[in-house]
Amino acid sequence: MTETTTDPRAAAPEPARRYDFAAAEPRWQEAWAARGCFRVADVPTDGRPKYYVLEMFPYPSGKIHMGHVRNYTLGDVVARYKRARGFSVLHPMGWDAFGLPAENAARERGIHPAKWTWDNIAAMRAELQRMGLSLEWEREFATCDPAYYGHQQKLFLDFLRAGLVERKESWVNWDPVDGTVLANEQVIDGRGWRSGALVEKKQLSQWFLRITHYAPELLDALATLDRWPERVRLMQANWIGRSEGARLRFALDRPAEGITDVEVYTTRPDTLYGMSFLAIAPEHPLAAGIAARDPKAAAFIAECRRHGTSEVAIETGEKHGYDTGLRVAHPFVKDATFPVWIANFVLMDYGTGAIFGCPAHDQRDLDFARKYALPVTPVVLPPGADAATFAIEDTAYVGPGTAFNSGFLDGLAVDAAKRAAIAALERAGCGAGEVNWRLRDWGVSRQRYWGCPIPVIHCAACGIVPVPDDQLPVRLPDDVSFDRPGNPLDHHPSWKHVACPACGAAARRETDTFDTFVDSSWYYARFCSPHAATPVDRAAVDHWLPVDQYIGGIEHAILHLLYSRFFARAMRDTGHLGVAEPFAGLFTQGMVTHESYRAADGRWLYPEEVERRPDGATIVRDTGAPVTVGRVEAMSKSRRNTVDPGAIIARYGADTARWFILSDNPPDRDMEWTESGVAGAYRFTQRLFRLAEAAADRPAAPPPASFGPAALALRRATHRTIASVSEALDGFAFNVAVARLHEFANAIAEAERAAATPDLDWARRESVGILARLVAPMMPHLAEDVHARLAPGAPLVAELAWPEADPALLATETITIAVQVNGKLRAAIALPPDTPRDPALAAARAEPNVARALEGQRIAKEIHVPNRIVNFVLGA
RNA sequence: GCCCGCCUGGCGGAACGGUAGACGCAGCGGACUUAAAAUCCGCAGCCCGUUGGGGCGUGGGGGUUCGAGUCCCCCGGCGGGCACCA
Repeated sequence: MTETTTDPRAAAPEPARRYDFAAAEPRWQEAWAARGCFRVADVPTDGRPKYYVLEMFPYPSGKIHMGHVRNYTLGDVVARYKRARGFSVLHPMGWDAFGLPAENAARERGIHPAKWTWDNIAAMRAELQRMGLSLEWEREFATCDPAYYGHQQKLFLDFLRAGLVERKESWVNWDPVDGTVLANEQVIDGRGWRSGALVEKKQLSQWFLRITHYAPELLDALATLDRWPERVRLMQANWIGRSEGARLRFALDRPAEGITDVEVYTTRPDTLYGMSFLAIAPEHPLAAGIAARDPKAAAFIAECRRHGTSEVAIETGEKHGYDTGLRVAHPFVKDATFPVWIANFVLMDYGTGAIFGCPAHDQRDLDFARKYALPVTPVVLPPGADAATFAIEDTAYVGPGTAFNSGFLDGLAVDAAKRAAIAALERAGCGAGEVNWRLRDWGVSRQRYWGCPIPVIHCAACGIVPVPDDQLPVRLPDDVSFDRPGNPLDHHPSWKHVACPACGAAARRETDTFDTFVDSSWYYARFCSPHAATPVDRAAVDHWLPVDQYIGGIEHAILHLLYSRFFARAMRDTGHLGVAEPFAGLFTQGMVTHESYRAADGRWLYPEEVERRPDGATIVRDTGAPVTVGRVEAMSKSRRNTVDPGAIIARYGADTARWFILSDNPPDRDMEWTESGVAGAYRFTQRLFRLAEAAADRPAAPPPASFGPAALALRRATHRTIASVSEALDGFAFNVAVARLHEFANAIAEAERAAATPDLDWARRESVGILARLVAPMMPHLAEDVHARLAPGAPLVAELAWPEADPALLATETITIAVQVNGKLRAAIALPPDTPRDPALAAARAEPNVARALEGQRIAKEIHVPNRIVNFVLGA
C-alpha cells in the first residue's frame, strides 16, 4: 500500500507529477547505508570535532509508538544538523531488553522471554529503519545479550572490590500467594495485581550500590550541568535532599528491651520547645522490642506491614499511631516528659527512623496530634503576629519568624534559633549538628528471571565469593519454567548449585538479578566501543564521552539520570572512564497525546474506528452510532487512543511523519497527534516537490552579473532563511524552523509567479537548492530527491556541508519602529537602521495619529530604544 | 501528601521586558473544473464604527516598570516524579 488514490481519473493522460515517497524513501535509505554516511570509528583520527547524540534506547515492547517516533526524530535532526556542521557524529541505537513484560508474556502466553524479546527487537528494528534515521546500526546491541551483560557483571565486581557495593536488609512489597516481590505499580489498593492477595511488607537481604557515597558530589556537580533543563536539576537536587539539622538522643523514662534512649534526626531543632510527642517507625528496633511483650503493639505493627512501601502510600494514607506507654525526657526542659508513639508515617529509611513531633510547625505532626488529641504549642511567631493571640488551627506554620514559648531561644530568628539549639545540645552532650541526605542507597536485587544475573556465589565457609573474571559472563539458563510462583532461577534444578570458587565446597549461586536500571546506567559508554572485549575501550570513551546531546522523556528526570551519573563516577573510580558526568546536554521531550473516543456502552474506540462528519458530529465509522469525544491525553493502550506509526509511515511516508511531529509544537511540550495535522504535513511535502520540479525546469546557468529587484528579494529571503533556520535548530526550536521553511516556500512560490528572467531563474534554482539542504535534517529523503533533481550526480545531501548565509544579503534597508503614547500603540514608522534619537522622535511626532494623541498634552518623558520603539509619556 | 512543570484566537503555537497572535491546522470567499478532488489566490483575535479609527484582550487577582505573555507575590486548573514499570 502506497498512495490512497484509487480513483481511475488520477491516472488520466497527463497525471500531475507527484512525489512517490514509497519508492524514494527505501532508495535513499539504501544509498546512505551503501555510502556508510553515518559510520564513525571507535577512536577517530580525522581531526573533526566530535558530537555524540543519544536518544534513550527503547524497551522492545513489540512495536514502536509515537513517543519513539518523536524521540528519535528529534535526535536525528540534531545528528544530521551537526554532521552538516562539520562534526563527526556518533549516533547509535540499541535495546533496553530486560524487564518484567517479557516475564509476564511467559506466564500469560507461554512464550520464552528470550524469544519474545528478540522477536520484538527484529520487528522494531525494521520499523525504526523505515523512519530513515541516521543511525549507525553497526553499533546496535541488546542488554539481554550475554555479550553486554557479561561486561556489566565485570563492572559490578569491580565496584564490589572498590567498596561501592553493600549487602543489607530492606523492606519490599511481598505477594504471599504469587511468592514474588511486587513493584509499587503492581500493588493496587493494597493487593497484588495478579493474585489479588493482600500485600505484606517483608524484609529481604539485598544487594545495594552505594550511591550515597557520592551524594555530595552528585549534588554539587548539578551546577556544572548548564545544558540540562533547570527543572531536572531542581528535581535531582530535591531528590538527593541535603538537609542541615541535628541528631539528638531522648532518654527513655525506663529502659525497654535494653534500649535506654531514642535517636532522632530533625531539621527543626529550633522547635524543640514545641514538642508534644516522639514517634518511631513501625520497623524501628525499639518498636520490635515493645511488640515482643505487648500484643497490641505487635498487632499495630502487623497492620502497618499491610500497607505499601511507596512514599505516596505512606504520605497520603491516614495517619495511625500506637501509644507505647513509654515516655522520654525533654533535653532542655527539666522534668518535662513526652509520650512515645509508633506511627505509620515515620520512615525507617530516612534519618534515624524516629522523629520528635512538633505539631504547630509540621503538617504531618499536626494531623497526627489532632487525631490523637495531643497538645499543639506554637513556638515560631510569624512576622507581625501577636504572641498573645497567635494560634494554630488546621494548618501548621512552616514559614519564617521568631522563637517564642521557647526558653533561651526566645526572640531568635529561625536560623539563629537552630544554631543556638544545636550549640546547646552539643554542650549538654545529647546531640550534635548533622548534615543528612534524603538519598538512599540503590537496591539492585530483583527476584526475577529476565535480568542480568548478579555474579556472586554464597559459600557456607567463605561467605560471599565473587565469580572469577574468567568465568564471566554468568549466563541465564534457557530451560526455565514459569508455571510456579516465585523466581524461576531459584527453582531451576541445577543452575544455582555450583562449587565455591575459593574452597571448592558445594555452594549456591546468587539467584537475584539486577534492577534493569543497572543495564541502562552505562549503555551510553558501551556504545563508544560496542565490540570491545572489556566493558569499554578506554581510548574510545575518552574520545566520545560525555554524550553531547541526550534526548528522552521527562519521566526519567530523576532515577535513570541519577543512576547513570552515579555509574559514571563509579566507573571513573574503578578506572573505566575519565569523566564523571555522562550527559553534557539533556533535552526532555513532551508526550504524544491524542483525543480519546468512547462508544455509548462505554467501550473505548480506536481513532481509526471513528469518523468526524462535516457537521461536526463524531460517529462510529461502521455503524453510525454516536461517539463521545473524550479528553486529549497521553496515548495508551487501555484508552485505545493510539496511532500506529507503521500505518502512518505506510500511508504518508516517514518524512511526513517526521515533519508533522516536529512542526506541531515545541518539542519539550506535550503534542497532540491529529489526522488533519499529518495531512497538512503531507501536503507540504508535495508542495515542496512541485516547487523543486518547477525550479529544475529552469535552465541551469552560471550566476548572472547582477540581480533585478525580484531576484534580489528572493535571494534575501533565501539567505535570511538560512540564518533563521540555523538559529532555530541551534535552539531546539524545531517548530520555528518549520515555520520559517513554510515562509520560505511561500516566498519561492511568489517568485514563481513573476515573469521568468535569467537572474530570477538563477535565484529560483539557488532558493530551491538551499531549501532542500535546510529541510534535510527533518525530511532527509525528500531533500535528497529534490537535490538530485537539481544537481544530478552530485554528492548526497547527507554528505554536504550546511549552507552559509551571505551577510550582504541579510542587511535590511528599513526597520519598522513602533510608536506608543503612554504605552499604547499609535503608529508604526519605517526608518533606516540605527536612526538616532532626534530624527526618530521627529518622525514619530510627524505621524498624524501620534500628533493627534499628543495635541495639547505635556510630554513628561520621551523613550527611544534604537531600532525598536518610541514612547511618549504624557505628564500629569 | 511532598517535589517539579505548564496555561496565548476555534485549535497547535510565534514573540532579546519594546507593534501580541509569525507559521500551520480547521474555517470562510474567490480562481481553475461540466462537476468534484487536487492546486492556486485572498480574508480572518473579540467588540464598536461606513471609513479614518477606537476599546478590550496572553487562566484569575495584585505588584514592579515609560512599557509585562515575558519579572515578583497570591489563587485556580492541568500534567510529570515519588525509589521494584521502563
